Amino acid sequence: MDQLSRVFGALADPTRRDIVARLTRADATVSELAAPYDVSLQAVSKHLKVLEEAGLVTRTKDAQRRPVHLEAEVFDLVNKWIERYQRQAEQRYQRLDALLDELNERDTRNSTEGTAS
Amino acid sequence: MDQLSRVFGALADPTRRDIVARLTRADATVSELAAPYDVSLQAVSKHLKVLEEAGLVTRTKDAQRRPVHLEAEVFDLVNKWIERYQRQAEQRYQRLDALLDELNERDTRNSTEGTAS
DNA sequence: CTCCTTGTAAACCTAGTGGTTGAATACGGA
DNA sequence: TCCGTATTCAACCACTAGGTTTACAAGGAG
Repeated sequence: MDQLSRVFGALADPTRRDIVARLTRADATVSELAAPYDVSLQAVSKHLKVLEEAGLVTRTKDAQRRPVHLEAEVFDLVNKWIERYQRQAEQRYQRLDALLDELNERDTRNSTEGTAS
Repeated sequence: MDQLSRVFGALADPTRRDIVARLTRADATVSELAAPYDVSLQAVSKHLKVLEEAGLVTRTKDAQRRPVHLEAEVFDLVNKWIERYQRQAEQRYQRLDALLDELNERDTRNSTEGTAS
């Protein structure tokens, strides 16, 4: 599995997106992160593993604590992917617009010629 | 399930990402889309259903054909989500940098005082 | 040293996903 | 009308995902 799939997959879960959102404000330990949710600590630990495998967070050591830190650069990967295809789609519309304009103009010329002759 | 989850989930699959990529170039029918892949037509039809439920594509009717069209605006949803937290993370770093600068300056002043006295 | 806190690992369950095949539907062309 | 093409629906299967519980490891505090 490639990283992009892992990143998209990680962000497909609302709990994980919320964790990411909270980590933008400050690093946090596993129990701190788990507190607001109605699931076990273990479940949150698993979510963090998924985020870690996607490269979205890193876990360091501080005695028994495992402070979790967001690696925001990974967002660039997603941005790059989306931007690329968004740009292509836009260009496609521009080409279509140009084509329609051209046809329109040709049409106008034809009807003008029609009325003129 | 919210749309953002569906969009991220849809893009978590490489085949679906590839379909999206190809649709940025031109609309296509189900069989056209299925051709390059080593899976059944039915499997691709399912992928398209997932993309449709995420709002990433629409399927219209042309006799027996079902031309698939990309709805690129949905990308904005993802962009917005990412941008928001990316910006927050950056601001956090800037605050951290400011704090470090301040500490550094105070330190420098202290050692200057130390050597001066 | 023992206990409490923090976190991971392992085993398990259920529901969902991505794939298959076979049948059903819808439509244009001979 | 009957046939072929394009596509979806339905049933099934193997595997994954997110959750649980129980057990374990690691490190400070008493």
